[in-house]
This record gives sequence, C-alpha cells and structure tokens, in this order.
Amino acid sequence: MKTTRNTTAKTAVLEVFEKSKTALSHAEIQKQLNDVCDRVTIYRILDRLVNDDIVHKISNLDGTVKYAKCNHSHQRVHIHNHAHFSCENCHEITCLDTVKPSYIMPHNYKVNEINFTLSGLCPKCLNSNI
Amino acid sequence: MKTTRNTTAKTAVLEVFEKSKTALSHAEIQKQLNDVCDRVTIYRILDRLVNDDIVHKISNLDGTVKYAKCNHSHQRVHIHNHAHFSCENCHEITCLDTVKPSYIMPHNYKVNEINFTLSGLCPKCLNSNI
DNA sequence: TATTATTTGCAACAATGTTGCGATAAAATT
DNA sequence: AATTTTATCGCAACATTGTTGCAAATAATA
Ligand SMILES: [Zn+2]
Ligand SMILES: [Zn+2]
Ligand SMILES: [Zn+2]
Ligand SMILES: [Zn+2]
Repeated sequence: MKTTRNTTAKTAVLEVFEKSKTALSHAEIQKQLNDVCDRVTIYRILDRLVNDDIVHKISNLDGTVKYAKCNHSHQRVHIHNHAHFSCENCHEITCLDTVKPSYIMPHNYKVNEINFTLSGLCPKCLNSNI
Repeated sequence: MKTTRNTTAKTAVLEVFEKSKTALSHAEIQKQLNDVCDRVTIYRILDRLVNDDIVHKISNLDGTVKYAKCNHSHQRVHIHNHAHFSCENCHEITCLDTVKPSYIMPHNYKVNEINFTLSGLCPKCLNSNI
C-alpha cells in the first residue's frame, strides 16, 4: 500500500509545510523551495501527499487551491470534515479543526464529503482593525 | 446604482439560466449560446450578473466554477448562505436552498460569508444505482 | 553492487481567466 | 428622430494553473 518514496524534493516540500501555520498554494510552495525541483514535480508530490493522507487539498471561494498538513493522519478513519477559514484581508487559509457544521439534508441525497469554508477577517487582521 | 445595460448577449445568457435547473459553467453557457457573442463577453456578463445579485458564483471541490440564478433577488438583504450539492457521478451542481449549516466559531474571527458544499450522489444518480 | 520501480525534468499542451483598446450599440438628452 | 454619452463588445495577446508523454535520474531492495 505504502509505496511512495522519500525523495529530496518531497522532504523539502514537507519542511515547507512544517514551517507554515497556514495552508499553502502551489505557487507559495514553489517560491519557498527556491528551485529545489521543477514546477511539475511539486504538483506530483502534492498529489502523492494527498493520496497518502499526509496533506489535504482545500478549494477556496475565490477559486484558489491550497494545501495543508493533516494533523489527524494517525486516526484509523481519515476524514476531512473540518472547516476552513479564508481571510479576506491577508488571504491566509487556516484549518478550523474544531468547527464541524451540523445540517439537515433533503431525502434522496447520499453525502460522501463536505466542504465548509468561512471567509471574513482572521484574528490577526481583526485586531489590527483595518 | 443600476447602470448595467440590457444587451442581446446578456439576454441570451439569462435565457440559458432560465432553461437550466442546475448551475452552469462558463464553458456550458458558451456551448449553449452558439456564438451569440465572444468568450470574453460571457465572462464580463457573468461578472455583471454576479455584481447585480442576479446570479451567484459557486466554487466547487474539484476546482470548477459554476453560476446559478438567484431565487431570492427580491430580498432586501441579499446573502448567499445556502448550501450546494455536487454530484460525483453526473457532476451537476444544485442549490440546496433549504440547507443552512449551524456551527460554533472560535473567538476573534469575523465571519462575513460562508460556503458549504456537499458532494456525493444526487437523487437522480442514486436511483439509477450505479 | 546490481536490479527494478518510482520519481524527476523538460517540453509541449490544455483550460480558464484577464487586460487593453478601438469599434459598436444601448440609453439618455436634445 | 438625431445626437451625445458611455457601457458593452470583439479581438488579440497574455497570465495562471494544471496535465501528459517520455527519457533520464534516483530511491529502495535484494
Ligand atoms: Zn487575515
Ligand atoms: Zn484543513
Ligand atoms: Zn448525479
Ligand atoms: Zn446556489
């Protein structure tokens, strides 16, 4: 099952995630990597990390895509049911691990996955009242 | 405030929305329009319709962007707080006007907008059990 | 060290969206 | 109805994001 290799590029990407408190886009990762590897390689590494449940992919309201390290990879059943916050000011995306929405669905739908994203002002930007 | 003009292209786009029960992508709209106008014009019309609160924009898990006609444009306060359903089989996006998630936020966040998207199987695809 | 399968770089391509600008057409004014 | 004003359009060019094929490089293993 686990057949993905530990390459220098993959290690470098993981280090970038380790250093960051917020979710990162492909472009942001590339900038931090400083030509450690090709653009395409980053895409492929991210694909593998998502597949291996080490990282999860977040699609945002504005169409941007970001990735964040999972802090629940150890759990047997791996489900990304937490919410994400997207700051309108600093554009940072953070995982809200504790926020889980409750809702009532109409009949005849089978829900497999949910995506709950909230946007507004993050604590940092709220305090420096713009 | 209302300064957008009624052009033939805009009318054609609105007719396409009128005919559709589900949300539509730019590409889908373009196909239905049959060269009524340029690709760029459709983008600009959609921008205006979103601005005028006639249509709302939906960003999906898979990165695709779709648009749907608002059925609450008459309301004084115009907020898109309903959920959307994305079918994994037929890839149709439908507005779930009745589904509104409840949740508890950590302190120090100011929430302006929410996006709640559920994916799985729609009633149509669930019945034709694939 | 030799073997094998995964990963990488490169080039090329596709999809989606944006911008500038002169031409066109809708709406307001005369 | 003709004129003026200004939003809208078409076109071309560009930017960004993501994908694919294939030969070369590299990690895991035996
Ligand atoms: Zn912020
Ligand atoms: Zn997350
Ligand atoms: Zn379906
Ligand atoms: Zn909707």
